[in-house]
Amino acid sequence: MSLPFTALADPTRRRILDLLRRRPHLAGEIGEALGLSQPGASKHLRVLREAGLVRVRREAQRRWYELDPAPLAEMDAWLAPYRRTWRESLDALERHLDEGRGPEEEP
Amino acid sequence: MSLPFTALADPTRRRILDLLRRRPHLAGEIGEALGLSQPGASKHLRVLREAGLVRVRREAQRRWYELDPAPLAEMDAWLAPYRRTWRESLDALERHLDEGRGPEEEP
DNA sequence: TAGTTATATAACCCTTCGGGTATATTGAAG
DNA sequence: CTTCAATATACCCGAAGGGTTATATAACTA
Repeated sequence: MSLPFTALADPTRRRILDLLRRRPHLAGEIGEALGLSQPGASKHLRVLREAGLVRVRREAQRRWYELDPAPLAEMDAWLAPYRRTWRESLDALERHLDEGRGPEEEP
Repeated sequence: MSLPFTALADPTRRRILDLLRRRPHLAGEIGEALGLSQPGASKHLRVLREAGLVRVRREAQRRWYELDPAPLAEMDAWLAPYRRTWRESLDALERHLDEGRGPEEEP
């Protein structure tokens, strides 16, 4: 359960997922799109693979990487009980706004 | 935007948030509940503070830590566009199941 | 077969991280 | 003012993380 969280801790890997959300990409495309060295891209992709966040399809020497959203669904499940919490915060904010003026910038 | 992701990469810190989701806790309570040394707990709490995930209220020498869910809402926003993706996967799975038998354990 | 393309792995550096112990800080209590 | 309580910070350690260069692997191409 922990691997997806650690994989997403790195911003470059989140950008990779953002790419893969649109369509599958070749390993090389990803590296180029993000300005990474070839081994750099390869290592990030390995981390994402081991976290189950991407799948690979081989085509000759090429590797097509595509998103596997299952671990993201798990993370969403972890977040779920907190959703109540911030909804309550938003509701409180709205109530406060309804009372006349915003919560900041009091004279 | 990145700090909450890195803060949540550590399982101990996720457990701390799970505690704070129920009610505010004293720093000492958190350490004891998770079997941490006192400085260990303090350092994790600092990371959560700097990520904006917790707020502190001072009461004499005590420190009450409470959840601030705002950064979690940001993470949820990051996840949102992926939600479509895994819904599609689930739909595909359901369609497959409807076709007769499950997707695994074919003879 | 030799050469080229696409990707992965190995080896190395340097920084960060999580954990622990020792010490500083702050407020309360006597 | 000294002592105690609760928490934070400093420092040290070994492990892990991300980046780089060099090398290995695998498949197509001439």
